[in-house]
Amino acid sequence: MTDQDARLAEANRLAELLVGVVEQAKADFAATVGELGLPVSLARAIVLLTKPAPMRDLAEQLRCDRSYITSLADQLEERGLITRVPGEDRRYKLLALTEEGVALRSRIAQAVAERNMLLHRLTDDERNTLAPLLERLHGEGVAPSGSRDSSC
Amino acid sequence: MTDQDARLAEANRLAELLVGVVEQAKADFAATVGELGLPVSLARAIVLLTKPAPMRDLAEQLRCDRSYITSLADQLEERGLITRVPGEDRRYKLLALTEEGVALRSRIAQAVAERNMLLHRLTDDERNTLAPLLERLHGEGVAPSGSRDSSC
DNA sequence: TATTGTTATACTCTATAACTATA
DNA sequence: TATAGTTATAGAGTATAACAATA
Repeated sequence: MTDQDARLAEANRLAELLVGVVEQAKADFAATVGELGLPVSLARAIVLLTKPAPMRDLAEQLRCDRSYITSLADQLEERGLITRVPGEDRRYKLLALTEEGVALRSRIAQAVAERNMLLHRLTDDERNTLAPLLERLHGEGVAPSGSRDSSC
Repeated sequence: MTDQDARLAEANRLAELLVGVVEQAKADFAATVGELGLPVSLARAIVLLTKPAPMRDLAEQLRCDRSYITSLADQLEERGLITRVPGEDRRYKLLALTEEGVALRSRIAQAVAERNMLLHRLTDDERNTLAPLLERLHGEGVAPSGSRDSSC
């Protein structure tokens, strides 16, 4: 095995580790909100609703179609967690957490933070080491072949 | 904001970064194999088939139901990428890559390795720093409340 | 005409349950 | 009886297209 092969193999191993870590984190989130009676889809929407927001914005943040937000909003409304309030521009409807929704939102935030694996498995120093590495990784997507960007 | 609050907030930020990085990596993989005409589900199966394997093993590695493997195998067979060969125990069927399947597998492996973001965005030293951190993160799942494990 | 949200519908991915064959 | 794979079916999650209300 050449040095370059070894580099490739190690990079692939790290990629798999990375994916494994995130899958675990997602499973943790699902379990946490599941205990609060919520599917992940609704929990994610609630977490984003720090203040009343047009459905369009939510669609952007969740990177999904507006029609799907309608369905999420219906479910959240049925559960009494949000209400639709008219915006200034009357085409908009804002999704606003009800009192119950706000309470649930803080319970989610607390439970998620308490179980954050980054907090439990790494020291402060290790997190400080990890942060810049993740920031470097989190750039624009790798250019697909034939893309406009020839850098790197 | 207390020190503890700041710690929580930073851990949450890192968790989001981590998820973002992996989403990018997955999108890269999907784009790469998409150019080779494969959906992610089939590509993952091909990558795992380094040698003929019982469908049961594949189900375990992909963490999905055996019935789903049947459907993946059907699709791979239709494309001429695998054949089902009988195992010694005649209950088993081994999935074996065809010549074409082997060729495609190495094209996938090469394309994925070439575009691995870990290779492009981090130096050798940075990867060496990252590895042990990921290994520490990649342990057993965080214990759900009420679980048998009271450590931490 | 362009934008927001809604409705009806359809698609993808994956699981469950019942079944066949082999052990 | 237990295990491997198959079949038929169903569900979750999400998108597309056509539409109504508003700008």
